[in-house]
Amino acid sequence: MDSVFSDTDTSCDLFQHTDDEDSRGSVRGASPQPDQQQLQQKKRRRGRGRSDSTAQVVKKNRRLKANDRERNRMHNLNDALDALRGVLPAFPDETKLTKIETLRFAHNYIWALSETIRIADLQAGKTGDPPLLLSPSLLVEAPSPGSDGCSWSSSGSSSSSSPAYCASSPGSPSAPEDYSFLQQVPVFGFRSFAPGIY
DNA sequence: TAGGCCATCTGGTCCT
DNA sequence: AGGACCAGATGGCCTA
Repeated sequence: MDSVFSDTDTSCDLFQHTDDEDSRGSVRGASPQPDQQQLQQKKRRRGRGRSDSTAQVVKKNRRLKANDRERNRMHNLNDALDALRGVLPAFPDETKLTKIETLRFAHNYIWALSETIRIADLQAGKTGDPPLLLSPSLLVEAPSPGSDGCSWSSSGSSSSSSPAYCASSPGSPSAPEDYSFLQQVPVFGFRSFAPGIY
């Protein structure tokens, strides 16, 4: 479960990439780099005899290696972002969340889950039931705050600074059909409330 | 066409 | 010394 994010540390093996990463990096067109490199190499070869000193070659090789590492690092970051998108509620008709939207929506979503637990905690305290503890397992066990699955907002809450939107009874993030409540929010569309938290 | 998003390159800085 | 991380720059693609 949480292993999705526990392994997203830098240089982890979970999202290891091979050296032929370039073929994948140019999803959006991009990457005129190989051609430029070839042109530069041609220029150097054509230029006066031994223009490249050994130090320059070493320096260039270091740069190329650093570029490769940086590329892989960013790919790892994007993979982690994709993993995050994977556990967030998604709807078929929605286009892929941008990076910033993903982060902001995740922030909101975590906040919403926390609120759900907190409210469930309060209700349990009123009824005399044993209080629920804030633990990851409760994300599965937390009862729906309302019968419609969308009965709360942050307006009545105390210290919350996040916007009022609904995200109750999350269940397992791996079941997108459980997130229909997000579509029931009248004002905030699924995508519209993701960027606007700051 | 402007603006948003993205991938990549690059040089600097910090850490091991 | 080499790798990781970061931020700025650049250029391509897409959409309103």
